Amino acid sequence: MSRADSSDTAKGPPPLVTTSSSAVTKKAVGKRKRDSEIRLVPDDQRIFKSQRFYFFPNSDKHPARKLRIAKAIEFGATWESEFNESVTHIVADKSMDYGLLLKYLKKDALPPHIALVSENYPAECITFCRLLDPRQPQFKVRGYDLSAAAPPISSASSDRSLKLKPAPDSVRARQPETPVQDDRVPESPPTVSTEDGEGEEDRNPSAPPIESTAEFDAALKQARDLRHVPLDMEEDSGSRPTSSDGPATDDERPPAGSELDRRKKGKAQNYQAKFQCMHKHTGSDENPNVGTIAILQQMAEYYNQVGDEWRTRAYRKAISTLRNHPTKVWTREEALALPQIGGRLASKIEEIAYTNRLRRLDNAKAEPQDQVLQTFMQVYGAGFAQASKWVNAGYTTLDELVEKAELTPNQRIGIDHYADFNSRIPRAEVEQHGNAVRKALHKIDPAFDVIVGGSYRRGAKDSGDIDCIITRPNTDLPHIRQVVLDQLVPKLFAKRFLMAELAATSRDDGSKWHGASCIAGSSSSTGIWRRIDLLLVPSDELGAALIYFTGNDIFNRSLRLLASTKGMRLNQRGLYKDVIRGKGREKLSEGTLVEGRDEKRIFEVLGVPWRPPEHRIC
DNA sequence: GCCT
DNA sequence: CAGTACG
DNA sequence: AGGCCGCTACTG
Repeated sequence: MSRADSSDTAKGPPPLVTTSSSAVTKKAVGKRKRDSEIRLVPDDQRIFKSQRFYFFPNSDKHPARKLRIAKAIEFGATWESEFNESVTHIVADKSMDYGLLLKYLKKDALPPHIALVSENYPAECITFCRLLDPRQPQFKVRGYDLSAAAPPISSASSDRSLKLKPAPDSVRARQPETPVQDDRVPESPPTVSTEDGEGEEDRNPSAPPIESTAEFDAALKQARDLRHVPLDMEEDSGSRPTSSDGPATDDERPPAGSELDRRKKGKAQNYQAKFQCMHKHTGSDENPNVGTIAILQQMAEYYNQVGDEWRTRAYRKAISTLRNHPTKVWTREEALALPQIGGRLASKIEEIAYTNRLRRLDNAKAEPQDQVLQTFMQVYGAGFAQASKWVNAGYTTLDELVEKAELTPNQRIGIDHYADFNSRIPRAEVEQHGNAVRKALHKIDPAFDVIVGGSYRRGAKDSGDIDCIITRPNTDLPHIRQVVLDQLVPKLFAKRFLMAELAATSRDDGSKWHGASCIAGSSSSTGIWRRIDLLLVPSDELGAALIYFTGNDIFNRSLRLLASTKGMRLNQRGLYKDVIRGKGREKLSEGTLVEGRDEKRIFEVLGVPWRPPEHRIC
């Protein structure tokens, strides 16, 4: 937590931005509870340096706008408290239009050197780490005709408007490398503008949303009010009935009705919506939050490797939520409205959205000890506890473990085939392993079935291991187990398909077998040991087993948690009802079996719309 | 971490 | 029993 | 404040 902060803040109070904005800045920032001050990013990242922003409306009362202002200042902008000729950019709320701005400024036209941009401009610039061309269509403000406003501006002189009002020369001279070259960005930023719901209004200027009327009226009222009030007073007038921001709040929300929809729906449905198993996986379409998700994923991995399973889970759930959210989440408030995202994660999401990185993560990654722990934890048979012991014992490499540490047989195999077990298995090879098992089994008894589950059944292009469900019509577990243990496994070992046994079911009890398998031959995968799991399933438990072995894990847990809230329980053997639970959800009675055989029926009874395996990715 |  | 692994 | 999946299954 020392790096990024130190450059600017270590030796004193946060730097003041400018005389004109410092007062309001401090005031604005003072209201924030948690992140209590604006901290400038390191000098070389201040893409807005020497730029002077005027917002419309120019108050930070609205949370989302306040955030935009704060972020702009963090990245070097000066916030002009009142409009003047030195302003380089006017950042207008998306509910505003050019006509309203002119009316408020009491002007007939905007000076050509001033760039009028929509509210998403600062964030986009920050995302791309440079000043973007204000004339890009996604920054267009309603009613502002670019061709008319900046008439014969051709590429050569296009960016001059930004230079017209540079900050003091001294500042500019010190940063010749500042990337103000708009021409380098001919193509608009890839995905954001089209996927960002906020851009919708620009595409439908003829049909402005109904809600904008409220904001429009509010802005007019605010404009009238401000005409008689010194601008600096605005922020102080907390006593003033803030009619403008109250009802207008909803307007600034992304247009998507997700939250609104949830509000309208019945209470029960709203409640169920919190379970990830209720939402189908929309991952096939590119998600606007991919960047945020990537960072959060790394955070989840970090917490996983430091043994914080609950934070890890929280991050994973939040990721799942973001993955299914149709629009890019920019602000804390926006994120907070989503399920499984609370205040802390919402703040992080905001930081990531605006900066594409998370300081917290940069720090965490730097710890070299974690790298070793991470390595050790990927050894089959070693978890957090064992890996921590090894780290504390001073071991730093796998070779060292083999030499000096006491290893269980499984851990030894895990180390010897560390690379094998941690490499992905192409879908075609998963199929080969499944076929090998099926072929051998059919030779024993053609009535047996082998179903490859896991990520393969979910349609994955590659998998981490091979999951085989072994079952047989009208057959109980003991018989299946006997055939597998007495005939199948020995046979597959003899064929040198199975190479190791990592966890075997006992002869008179149990249902799963873990080991390693290997395809002989001349393919590229020859000699690579793969983790293979066999699940022995009696025919009347096949449905529940399919759910279990298909996953994914988050989906399963969500489903099981949902069952428990409905007085039922779900495990790999079946769905049970009338379960009596004590304190917490402690189970006091078995309940009665509802369904175990039919996968779809289990979904039905739980009230979850059927989802094929490929849609069970949470 | 989030939620009740 | 704790630890690990499985989805 | 306390739960967060499974009275999962297997190992040592």
